Amino acid sequence: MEKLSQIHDMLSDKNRLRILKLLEYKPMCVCELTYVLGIRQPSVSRHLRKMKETGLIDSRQDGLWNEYFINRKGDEYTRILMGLLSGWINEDPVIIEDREKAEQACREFLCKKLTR
Amino acid sequence: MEKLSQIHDMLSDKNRLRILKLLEYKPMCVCELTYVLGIRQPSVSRHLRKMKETGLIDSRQDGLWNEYFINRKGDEYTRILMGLLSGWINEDPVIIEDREKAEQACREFLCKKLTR
DNA sequence: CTACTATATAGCCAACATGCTATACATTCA
DNA sequence: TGAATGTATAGCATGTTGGCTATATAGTAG
Repeated sequence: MEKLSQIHDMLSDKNRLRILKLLEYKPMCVCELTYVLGIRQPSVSRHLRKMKETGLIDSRQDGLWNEYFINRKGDEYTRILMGLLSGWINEDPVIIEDREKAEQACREFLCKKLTR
Repeated sequence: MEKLSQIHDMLSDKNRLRILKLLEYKPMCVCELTYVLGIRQPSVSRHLRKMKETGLIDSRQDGLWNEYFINRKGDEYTRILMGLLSGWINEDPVIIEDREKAEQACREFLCKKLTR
Protein backbone atom coordinates (compact mmCIF):
# COMPACT_ATOMS: atom_id res chain seq x y z
CA MET A 1 0.00 0.00 0.00
CA GLU A 2 2.84 2.33 0.86
CA LYS A 3 4.34 2.01 -2.60
CA LEU A 4 1.07 2.48 -4.44
CA SER A 5 0.27 5.52 -2.34
CA GLN A 6 3.70 6.98 -3.12
CA ILE A 7 3.28 6.53 -6.85
CA HIS A 8 -0.13 8.17 -6.83
CA ASP A 9 1.36 10.99 -4.84
CA MET A 10 3.98 11.49 -7.53
CA LEU A 11 1.21 11.64 -10.12
CA SER A 12 -0.89 14.12 -8.15
CA ASP A 13 1.31 17.15 -8.77
CA LYS A 14 0.77 19.02 -12.02
CA ASN A 15 4.37 19.96 -12.55
CA ARG A 16 5.40 16.35 -12.08
CA LEU A 17 2.75 15.27 -14.57
CA ARG A 18 4.11 17.84 -17.00
CA ILE A 19 7.63 16.52 -16.50
CA LEU A 20 6.52 12.94 -17.13
CA LYS A 21 4.63 13.94 -20.27
CA LEU A 22 7.74 15.70 -21.50
CA LEU A 23 10.04 12.78 -20.75
CA GLU A 24 7.58 10.47 -22.47
CA TYR A 25 8.36 12.46 -25.53
CA LYS A 26 12.14 12.60 -25.19
CA PRO A 27 14.81 12.49 -22.49
CA MET A 28 15.62 15.95 -21.21
CA CYS A 29 18.15 17.64 -19.00
CA VAL A 30 17.36 19.83 -16.03
CA CYS A 31 17.93 23.11 -17.83
CA GLU A 32 15.54 22.17 -20.63
CA LEU A 33 12.85 21.13 -18.18
CA THR A 34 13.38 24.30 -16.21
CA TYR A 35 12.91 26.34 -19.35
CA VAL A 36 9.72 24.57 -20.37
CA LEU A 37 8.07 24.47 -16.95
CA GLY A 38 8.84 28.04 -16.07
CA ILE A 39 9.73 27.33 -12.47
CA ARG A 40 13.15 27.62 -10.84
CA GLN A 41 15.81 25.03 -11.39
CA PRO A 42 16.02 23.84 -7.75
CA SER A 43 12.29 23.16 -7.78
CA VAL A 44 12.68 21.09 -10.91
CA SER A 45 15.61 19.22 -9.40
CA ARG A 46 13.59 18.36 -6.34
CA HIS A 47 10.70 17.01 -8.37
CA LEU A 48 13.15 14.93 -10.36
CA ARG A 49 14.83 13.56 -7.26
CA LYS A 50 11.51 12.48 -5.78
CA MET A 51 10.36 10.82 -8.97
CA LYS A 52 13.69 9.06 -9.32
CA GLU A 53 13.53 7.83 -5.73
CA THR A 54 10.04 6.50 -6.38
CA GLY A 55 11.28 4.74 -9.51
CA LEU A 56 9.29 6.63 -12.12
CA ILE A 57 12.31 8.05 -13.86
CA ASP A 58 16.03 7.54 -14.04
CA SER A 59 18.96 9.68 -15.08
CA ARG A 60 22.24 9.44 -16.88
CA GLN A 61 25.12 11.86 -16.69
CA ASP A 62 26.20 13.44 -19.95
CA GLY A 63 29.14 15.65 -19.21
CA LEU A 64 27.85 18.65 -17.32
CA TRP A 65 24.32 17.73 -18.18
CA ASN A 66 22.14 15.33 -16.31
CA GLU A 67 19.63 13.72 -18.60
CA TYR A 68 16.42 12.34 -17.15
CA PHE A 69 14.22 9.74 -18.79
CA ILE A 70 11.27 7.48 -18.06
CA ASN A 71 12.25 4.35 -16.14
CA ARG A 72 10.84 1.45 -18.13
CA LYS A 73 11.97 -1.08 -15.55
CA GLY A 74 9.88 0.05 -12.62
CA ASP A 75 7.60 -2.19 -10.59
CA GLU A 76 4.21 -3.29 -11.86
CA TYR A 77 2.26 -0.34 -10.46
CA THR A 78 4.64 2.11 -12.02
CA ARG A 79 4.75 0.45 -15.42
CA ILE A 80 1.00 0.19 -15.68
CA LEU A 81 0.22 3.66 -14.42
CA MET A 82 2.86 5.24 -16.62
CA GLY A 83 1.55 3.23 -19.54
CA LEU A 84 -1.90 4.65 -18.95
CA LEU A 85 -0.54 8.14 -18.55
CA SER A 86 1.07 7.96 -21.97
CA GLY A 87 -2.39 7.73 -23.49
CA TRP A 88 -3.87 10.45 -21.33
CA ILE A 89 -3.98 14.26 -21.32
CA ASN A 90 -2.21 14.44 -24.66
CA GLU A 91 -4.74 17.02 -25.76
CA ASP A 92 -4.33 19.16 -22.69
CA PRO A 93 -3.36 22.68 -23.79
CA VAL A 94 -0.58 22.89 -21.21
CA ILE A 95 0.88 19.58 -22.34
CA ILE A 96 0.69 20.58 -25.98
CA GLU A 97 2.39 23.88 -25.31
CA ASP A 98 5.05 22.20 -23.17
CA ARG A 99 5.88 19.88 -26.02
CA GLU A 100 6.09 22.70 -28.49
CA LYS A 101 8.48 24.48 -26.17
CA ALA A 102 10.44 21.27 -25.73
CA GLU A 103 10.88 21.08 -29.49
CA GLN A 104 12.73 24.36 -29.51
CA ALA A 105 14.61 23.65 -26.33
CA CYS A 106 18.23 23.19 -27.31
CA ARG A 107 20.37 22.70 -24.28
CA GLU A 108 23.46 24.33 -25.76
CA PHE A 109 21.61 27.61 -26.11
CA LEU A 110 19.36 27.31 -23.11
CA CYS A 111 21.97 26.94 -20.48
CA LYS A 112 23.91 30.04 -19.51
CA LYS A 113 20.89 32.06 -20.53
CA LEU A 114 17.62 30.97 -19.12
CA THR A 115 18.05 28.88 -16.05
CA ARG A 116 19.42 31.44 -13.68
CA MET B 1 -4.78 17.56 -16.22
CA GLU B 2 -6.53 19.09 -13.23
CA LYS B 3 -8.94 16.17 -12.98
CA LEU B 4 -6.28 13.49 -13.35
CA SER B 5 -4.15 15.18 -10.75
CA GLN B 6 -7.13 15.30 -8.37
CA ILE B 7 -7.87 11.62 -8.76
CA HIS B 8 -4.29 10.63 -8.13
CA ASP B 9 -4.34 12.85 -5.09
CA MET B 10 -7.35 10.96 -3.78
CA LEU B 11 -5.47 7.71 -4.31
CA SER B 12 -2.33 8.91 -2.57
CA ASP B 13 -3.72 8.82 0.96
CA LYS B 14 -3.59 5.48 2.75
CA ASN B 15 -6.81 5.91 4.66
CA ARG B 16 -8.62 6.77 1.44
CA LEU B 17 -7.12 3.70 -0.23
CA ARG B 18 -8.35 1.64 2.71
CA ILE B 19 -11.83 3.12 2.37
CA LEU B 20 -11.93 2.36 -1.34
CA LYS B 21 -10.78 -1.20 -0.79
CA LEU B 22 -13.50 -1.62 1.82
CA LEU B 23 -16.22 -0.16 -0.41
CA GLU B 24 -15.05 -2.38 -3.23
CA TYR B 25 -16.04 -5.21 -1.00
CA LYS B 26 -19.41 -3.86 0.13
CA PRO B 27 -21.15 -0.52 0.67
CA MET B 28 -20.60 0.79 4.18
CA CYS B 29 -21.88 3.53 6.40
CA VAL B 30 -19.75 6.07 8.20
CA CYS B 31 -19.87 4.37 11.57
CA GLU B 32 -18.69 1.07 10.12
CA LEU B 33 -15.82 2.74 8.29
CA THR B 34 -14.92 4.64 11.44
CA TYR B 35 -14.78 1.40 13.36
CA VAL B 36 -12.60 -0.36 10.82
CA LEU B 37 -10.19 2.48 10.15
CA GLY B 38 -9.66 3.38 13.77
CA ILE B 39 -9.70 7.12 13.19
CA ARG B 40 -12.34 9.59 14.35
CA GLN B 41 -15.67 9.90 12.62
CA PRO B 42 -15.21 13.50 11.40
CA SER B 43 -11.94 12.52 9.74
CA VAL B 44 -13.70 9.69 7.95
CA SER B 45 -16.50 12.01 6.90
CA ARG B 46 -14.07 14.46 5.40
CA HIS B 47 -12.28 11.77 3.40
CA LEU B 48 -15.65 10.60 2.13
CA ARG B 49 -16.74 14.09 1.16
CA LYS B 50 -13.55 14.66 -0.83
CA MET B 51 -13.82 11.36 -2.64
CA LYS B 52 -17.45 11.99 -3.40
CA GLU B 53 -16.66 15.45 -4.77
CA THR B 54 -14.00 13.91 -6.98
CA GLY B 55 -16.48 11.33 -8.23
CA LEU B 56 -14.84 8.19 -6.85
CA ILE B 57 -17.71 7.28 -4.58
CA ASP B 58 -21.35 8.17 -4.06
CA SER B 59 -23.74 7.85 -1.14
CA ARG B 60 -27.32 7.03 -0.38
CA GLN B 61 -29.27 7.91 2.72
CA ASP B 62 -30.72 4.99 4.63
CA GLY B 63 -32.61 6.35 7.57
CA LEU B 64 -30.10 7.71 9.99
CA TRP B 65 -27.30 6.00 8.17
CA ASN B 66 -25.44 7.30 5.21
CA GLU B 67 -24.21 4.49 3.05
CA TYR B 68 -21.23 5.06 0.77
CA PHE B 69 -20.38 2.99 -2.27
CA ILE B 70 -18.04 2.98 -5.26
CA ASN B 71 -19.29 5.21 -8.06
CA ARG B 72 -19.32 3.04 -11.17
CA LYS B 73 -20.34 5.92 -13.40
CA GLY B 74 -17.31 8.12 -13.00
CA ASP B 75 -15.25 9.54 -15.85
CA GLU B 76 -12.77 7.43 -17.79
CA TYR B 77 -9.79 8.14 -15.54
CA THR B 78 -11.76 7.19 -12.47
CA ARG B 79 -13.23 4.03 -13.89
CA ILE B 80 -9.92 2.76 -15.16
CA LEU B 81 -7.91 3.61 -12.08
CA MET B 82 -10.52 2.17 -9.75
CA GLY B 83 -10.65 -0.92 -11.93
CA LEU B 84 -6.91 -1.35 -11.53
CA LEU B 85 -7.11 -0.74 -7.82
CA SER B 86 -9.57 -3.58 -7.42
CA GLY B 87 -6.85 -5.98 -8.55
CA TRP B 88 -4.16 -4.41 -6.40
CA ILE B 89 -3.02 -4.58 -2.76
CA ASN B 90 -5.50 -7.33 -1.98
CA GLU B 91 -2.76 -9.19 -0.15
CA ASP B 92 -1.74 -6.20 1.90
CA PRO B 93 -1.98 -7.13 5.59
CA VAL B 94 -3.77 -3.91 6.45
CA ILE B 95 -6.34 -4.45 3.71
CA ILE B 96 -6.88 -8.06 4.75
CA GLU B 97 -7.38 -7.08 8.36
CA ASP B 98 -9.70 -4.25 7.38
CA ARG B 99 -11.88 -6.65 5.47
CA GLU B 100 -11.98 -9.09 8.33
CA LYS B 101 -13.06 -6.30 10.61
CA ALA B 102 -15.63 -5.21 8.05
CA GLU B 103 -17.10 -8.69 8.11
CA GLN B 104 -17.91 -8.35 11.78
CA ALA B 105 -19.00 -4.76 11.50
CA CYS B 106 -22.72 -4.74 12.07
CA ARG B 107 -24.01 -1.22 12.06
CA GLU B 108 -26.81 -1.85 14.51
CA PHE B 109 -24.35 -2.84 17.18
CA LEU B 110 -21.52 -0.59 16.16
CA CYS B 111 -23.25 2.68 16.46
CA LYS B 112 -23.85 4.00 19.95
CA LYS B 113 -20.80 2.12 21.06
CA LEU B 114 -17.72 2.70 19.05
CA THR B 115 -17.86 5.84 17.05
CA ARG B 116 -17.83 8.38 19.82
C1' DC C 1 44.85 25.22 -10.84
C1' DT C 2 41.12 28.45 -11.92
C1' DA C 3 37.03 29.91 -13.98
C1' DC C 4 32.85 28.51 -15.61
C1' DT C 5 28.56 26.25 -15.52
C1' DA C 6 24.96 22.52 -14.83
C1' DT C 7 22.86 20.46 -11.10
C1' DA C 8 22.05 19.33 -6.22
C1' DT C 9 21.24 20.61 -1.58
C1' DA C 10 19.95 23.53 2.47
C1' DG C 11 16.92 26.25 4.48
C1' DC C 12 12.95 29.62 4.51
C1' DC C 13 8.02 30.47 4.08
C1' DA C 14 3.20 30.23 2.85
C1' DA C 15 -0.34 27.09 1.63
C1' DC C 16 -2.53 22.97 2.37
C1' DA C 17 -3.73 18.39 4.43
C1' DT C 18 -5.17 15.51 8.01
C1' DG C 19 -5.62 14.34 12.53
C1' DC C 20 -8.36 16.05 16.50
C1' DT C 21 -12.50 18.14 19.59
C1' DA C 22 -16.69 20.59 19.84
C1' DT C 23 -20.83 21.42 17.88
C1' DA C 24 -24.53 21.73 14.37
C1' DC C 25 -27.77 19.31 11.58
C1' DA C 26 -30.97 15.68 10.37
C1' DT C 27 -33.62 11.63 11.09
C1' DT C 28 -36.17 8.50 14.03
C1' DC C 29 -39.02 7.20 17.69
C1' DA C 30 -41.34 7.45 22.17
C1' DT D 1 -42.49 17.75 20.64
C1' DG D 2 -38.24 16.23 22.68
C1' DA D 3 -34.62 12.81 23.33
C1' DA D 4 -31.47 9.94 21.01
C1' DT D 5 -28.23 9.11 17.52
C1' DG D 6 -25.76 9.03 12.92
C1' DT D 7 -23.35 12.23 10.15
C1' DA D 8 -21.58 16.75 8.70
C1' DT D 9 -19.21 20.93 9.59
C1' DA D 10 -16.23 24.37 12.00
C1' DG D 11 -12.18 25.38 13.80
C1' DC D 12 -7.59 24.23 15.74
C1' DA D 13 -2.81 22.22 15.67
C1' DT D 14 0.74 20.02 13.53
C1' DG D 15 3.24 18.09 9.67
C1' DT D 16 4.14 18.12 4.78
C1' DT D 17 4.68 20.26 0.33
C1' DG D 18 6.27 23.03 -3.19
C1' DG D 19 7.61 27.39 -4.44
C1' DC D 20 11.73 30.41 -3.60
C1' DT D 21 16.96 32.18 -2.73
C1' DA D 22 21.55 31.15 -1.52
C1' DT D 23 25.07 28.10 -1.72
C1' DA D 24 27.62 23.68 -2.35
C1' DT D 25 29.12 20.22 -5.55
C1' DA D 26 30.87 18.24 -9.72
C1' DG D 27 32.31 18.14 -14.33
C1' DT D 28 34.80 20.82 -18.24
C1' DA D 29 37.84 23.83 -20.40
C1' DG D 30 41.46 27.12 -20.69
